Amino acid sequence: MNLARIQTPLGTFRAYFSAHGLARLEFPSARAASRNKTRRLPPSNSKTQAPDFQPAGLHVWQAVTAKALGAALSGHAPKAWPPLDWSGGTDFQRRVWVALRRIPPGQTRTYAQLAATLGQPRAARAVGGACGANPIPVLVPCHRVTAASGGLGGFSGGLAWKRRLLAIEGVNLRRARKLR
DNA sequence: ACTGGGTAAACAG
DNA sequence: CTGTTTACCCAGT
Repeated sequence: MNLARIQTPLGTFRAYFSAHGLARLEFPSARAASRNKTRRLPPSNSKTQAPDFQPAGLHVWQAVTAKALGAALSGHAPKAWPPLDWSGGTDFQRRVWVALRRIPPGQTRTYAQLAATLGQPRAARAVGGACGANPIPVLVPCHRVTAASGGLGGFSGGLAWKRRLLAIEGVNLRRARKLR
């Protein structure tokens, strides 16, 4: 895995690139959190990691990722994306992550709505699990998925980040709940 | 506001 | 294969 630090107004994110693209994005201070708590977020196939690879477009990927992250943190949809390496996910998880990317900034969906768009209206709970396993938060906007009850649901990076990201996009949680 | 039953998927053993 | 654990949902109190 190839690490890049991305400075933003909200802190330094860490982006990990495999030979196939962006594989993981960590919030600032996710390091300390992952040391203390037994956060088993990454699909970390520490065994299958290639020793020394240097993807041809790595620097371009890093620049594109930094720009995309900057846009996302300003509440805009990125104009360009790096390739995403989702090889660690199951088929179901990848379907959920694809669906996540079709939710525009400023909008939210419930876990049940997302499940319905996948043609599995009863899989709300499983969708929650897949969101929690999303290795690329912010860019793959799992923060736009909330509980149907009006609650926030959960967030792998901590609920404070979820609230923050939604606030940046202008989502008023109280109003979003009412409109439902 | 709270509860219980239903549910899909991942995971440990 | 069975049992356990979820970032859930909904119809009942």
